[in-house]
Amino acid sequence: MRNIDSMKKIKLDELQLAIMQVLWDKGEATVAEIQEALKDSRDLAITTIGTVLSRLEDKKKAVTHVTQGRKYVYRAIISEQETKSSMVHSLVKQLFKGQSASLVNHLLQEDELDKNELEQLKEMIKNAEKKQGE
Amino acid sequence: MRNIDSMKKIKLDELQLAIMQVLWDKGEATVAEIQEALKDSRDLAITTIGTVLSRLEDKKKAVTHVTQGRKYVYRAIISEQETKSSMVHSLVKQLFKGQSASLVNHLLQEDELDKNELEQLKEMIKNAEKKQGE
DNA sequence: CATTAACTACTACAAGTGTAGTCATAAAAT
DNA sequence: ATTTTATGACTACACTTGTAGTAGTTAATG
Repeated sequence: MRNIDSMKKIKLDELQLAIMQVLWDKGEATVAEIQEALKDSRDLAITTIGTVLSRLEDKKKAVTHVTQGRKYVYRAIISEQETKSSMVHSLVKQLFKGQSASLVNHLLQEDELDKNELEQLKEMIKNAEKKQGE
Repeated sequence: MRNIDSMKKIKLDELQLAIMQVLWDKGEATVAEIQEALKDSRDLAITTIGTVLSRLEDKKKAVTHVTQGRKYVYRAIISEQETKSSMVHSLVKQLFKGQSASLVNHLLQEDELDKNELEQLKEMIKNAEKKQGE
């Protein structure tokens, strides 16, 4: 949690997040491409995507666009990392009294992690310890 | 994730969650008691709390009340557990492609866990493994 | 019994969000 | 050059949330 900069509180809703995800994955995309990318999970009018993108640009400052011919090419200006950090952070704060470990414990209690994941986890912990030791 | 029942999607916002938390902690409470409990963190009109509670009752079906004299005594009808499960679950789905382990990894990468927590975590994993072994 | 105090119900309002239609315009096609 | 098509801007609308005022009712108090 050292990285204070990344602690702006970002709060994106479902559709907004789905759109950001496309942008994060592809790097950049036009409105039509985003609609296309989402059409399996949600069948939305292209104007809907357009509206949401405008808001993400004007109000949230989450994306920008450059004009290319007559179409807009959007790209994310907030990173996936900082978005995750911010959102996980507020979840932990609101539901787990600020204790990240308590969230992990919840996952373990709820059997959300299978044997393989537990193994991975141990590995990750080892690395994290090494890193902290440095 | 066996418990399918607990997978109703519950989505509570900040104030709503703060109120539920009071109810979960106290078991039950009147509007005034909730206002009191929250007044350090937020100074809200009692009518605000009342409004939110009505909505939690009517729309979200998250609480009920019984009348006691002329006042309402509220209690939660959704549990803290199922709320956590549901909210963590949708976070994982939206931000971590459904992989809980990936959320844990995020926490580790971001140094959200200190040495002590890492120790606790290893302990928890041991227990979880034992439980799965049974 | 009349007044006051404690409460809830109802109403309101600004933001934010999902959703999409209409309109104007610019580019492409004929 | 005129028509068609693609595209973003603008407008709209319902619903949710935070926030709180007002009105009406019930209970308590003098």
